[in-house]
Amino acid sequence: MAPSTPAYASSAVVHWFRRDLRLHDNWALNAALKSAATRKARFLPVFVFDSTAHTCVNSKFNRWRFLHQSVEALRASLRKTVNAELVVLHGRACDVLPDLFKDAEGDELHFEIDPAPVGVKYDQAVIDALTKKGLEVEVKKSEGHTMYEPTKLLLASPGGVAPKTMSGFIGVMERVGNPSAPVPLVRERGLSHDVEVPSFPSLSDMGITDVEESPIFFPGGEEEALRRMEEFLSREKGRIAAKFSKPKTSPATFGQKRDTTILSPYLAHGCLSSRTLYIRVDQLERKFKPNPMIQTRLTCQLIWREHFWLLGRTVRDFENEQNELCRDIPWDRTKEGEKRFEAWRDARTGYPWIDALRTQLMKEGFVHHLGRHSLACFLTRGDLWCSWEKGARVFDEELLDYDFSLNSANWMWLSCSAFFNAYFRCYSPVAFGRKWDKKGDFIRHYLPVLKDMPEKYIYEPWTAPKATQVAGKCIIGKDYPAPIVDHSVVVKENISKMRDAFKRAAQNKQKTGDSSKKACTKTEKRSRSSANGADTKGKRRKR
DNA sequence: TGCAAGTTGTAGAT
DNA sequence: ATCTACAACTTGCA
Repeated sequence: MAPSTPAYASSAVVHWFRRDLRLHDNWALNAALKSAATRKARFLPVFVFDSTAHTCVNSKFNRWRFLHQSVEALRASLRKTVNAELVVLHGRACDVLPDLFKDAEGDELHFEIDPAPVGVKYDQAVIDALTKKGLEVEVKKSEGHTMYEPTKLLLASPGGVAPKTMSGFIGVMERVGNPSAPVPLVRERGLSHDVEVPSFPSLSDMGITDVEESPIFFPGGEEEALRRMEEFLSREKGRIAAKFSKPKTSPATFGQKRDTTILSPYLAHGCLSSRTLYIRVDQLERKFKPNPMIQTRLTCQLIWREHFWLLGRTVRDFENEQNELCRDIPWDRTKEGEKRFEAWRDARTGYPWIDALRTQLMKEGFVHHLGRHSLACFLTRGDLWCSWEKGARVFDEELLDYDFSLNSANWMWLSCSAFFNAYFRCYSPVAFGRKWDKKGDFIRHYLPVLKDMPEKYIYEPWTAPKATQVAGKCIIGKDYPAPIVDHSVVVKENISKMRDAFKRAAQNKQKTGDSSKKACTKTEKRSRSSANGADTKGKRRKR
């Protein structure tokens, strides 16, 4: 089924496209183009559809389609711009890439690294495969998925350790300054293009099919990414971008009308360079009076991304509950818990706001950031008390913009496992949505069964009188589920469970501090004093 | 050791 | 529209 890899006679400079599906601001690609021209070697741009890659292994149809579109777009722009034909392969990268080399002198493999720990392992598997075949290929890696190399950020971090708070990380950013300016594409002439390449595999060739045709709101590709960026940055001549404040954007928008950029799928696939976007937005924030809240600015959205990626690269087991940042929380692992998780997963919790958000994700692969907050809080600490790992896995499967570190970090945040501590601040599955969308248009759009429910009951249809349910053609418990939990009850229980978990975590910290070493280290002193500090505060309050 | 701050809650009162 | 109680956490810095 997989087309055989073509073999080439002369020495080859291969640029392996991974999560850098663009020509603009692409350091790795530029290095390959330059080298090919200097050495008069054959320039081979390559992409491998590999269902075992960590970005693909759990991916459902929508992200596969986005990826496929992005690769198709890349092939077209490579033809047009550097007159090179993209070699598109299907299979495991470590199996198919070595076949591109014929052991000629001067063979090179260039790529932009995938910074996820699993991505790094994947690189190594390719390098190992080359060695195993006795191929002497010079491997040249570049950074580019994030704005900075991690070492640069760690050097500017207190104690050489990535800060755990945003304010700490903003300090690091101030020390390192703006990211490098975007680099223009190296346009080399005389690159060979008369190569036989295997045919471009379709999604169905690769066995990837959709259950039902899902709408395309965000087609993949660099051109579309740049178009979207320019469109957003030109709104009110740049004032919208400069004054952007994340918490003031609505999670209840859908269809063509959105008030966030929706550039994340393009950043995740590298159709858009994060450095390019940052520099462009920064210019506008300097030009106009920007949003005074630095943490909610548009540039800071990229700083969050950078912060979480740095943590994702430096903290072991970042994607699971066992990592050192995660508080030990006794999530529900019973059969009943699994059933509640399934109800969340299948959009039948009985809370229309939650089920509508979940449906949006399932169908379109994108949900507004605050909508993700609602979904994540409901599944974990707010209502269902299920582990964040389960939710993170669903997001991994369905989000167009799935990015290893960002997904784990945000789930840890929302579940109060790490970073965020105000566990008593819970999103209401009723009030939060209503704040943005009083009439419930969002719910009516994604859950047509509720489209005739009166405004008064749209967020809590189970409170509608029977006659209203009949008139609205939606009987609760028959046409639409009754709520699986009573939010007002479980939220109180969960806050108290979380309080206990926090107390236990603080105690454990103290205990391990006492037993681990004979001498009292700085860290122990700190943890002890903070625990004592919390106690005295509590006493003072009671007085 | 103490204190300020923490991207984005809710419900009810004014 | 703005304020307050809710119940009170952790981290970072002086």
